[in-house]
Amino acid sequence: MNVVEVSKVLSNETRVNILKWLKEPEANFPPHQDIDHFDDGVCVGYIQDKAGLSQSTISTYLNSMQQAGLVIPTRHGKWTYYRRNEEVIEAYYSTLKEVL
Amino acid sequence: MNVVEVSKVLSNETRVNILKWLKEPEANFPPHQDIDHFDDGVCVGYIQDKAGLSQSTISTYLNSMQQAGLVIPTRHGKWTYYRRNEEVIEAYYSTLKEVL
DNA sequence: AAATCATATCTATATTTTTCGATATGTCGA
DNA sequence: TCGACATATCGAAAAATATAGATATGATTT
Repeated sequence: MNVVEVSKVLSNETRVNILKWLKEPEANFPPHQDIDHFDDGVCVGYIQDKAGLSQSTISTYLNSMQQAGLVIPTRHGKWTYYRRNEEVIEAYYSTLKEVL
Repeated sequence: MNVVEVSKVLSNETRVNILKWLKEPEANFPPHQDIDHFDDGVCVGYIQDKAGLSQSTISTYLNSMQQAGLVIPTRHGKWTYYRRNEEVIEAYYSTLKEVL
């Protein structure tokens, strides 16, 4: 976990929102069509609709968040689901506590 | 305290280091000439020497950190001392805990 | 009052980030 | 296998950030 890289992700309102939304998928997104749970997170299309930005922008965001380790993608057929990576988020906290 | 603004500060290695150094001024900086304590923090020149960047860059950094509320400046004669603003740093933690 | 010192601000350039439309890739259904 | 669909990647333009040198400001000293 790299503090600067994670901080870059967090220095954008939409990306912070995505992490927030993914904390409670049931409350923030409609149910998926292929599966009846959010165990693997939420598909890109739903996140895009909620954020109101272009498909390519959201995909780029999710990619940078994945690079930073903050989210984990899972393919289900033609959809990619993204969920939070709680371990890395926790690691960010504890490192900040040390460093800051 | 604005999460995005603070995160922008933290998305730069040198600025993170400055916050780290200011946590233990005695360990990271030589004593000041005019006062024998670090109660108001550390003067810009010392921070600049330690960071190895230009005076204007460090001044700009410190200004952005102050805008974000992370540090507090105090004038002592011709020197400006900067110290951490622990309240805002704590607020950042707790907001992150909620949000993330 | 002038010279000096510490810091802040201004101006400019290089780099990075943001964001999109277009296109490519991979998957499913007909 | 072809077309439709979801997502990823590419290429580009605009905006923001990084960084420095030059200059301004404010304080101290002589």
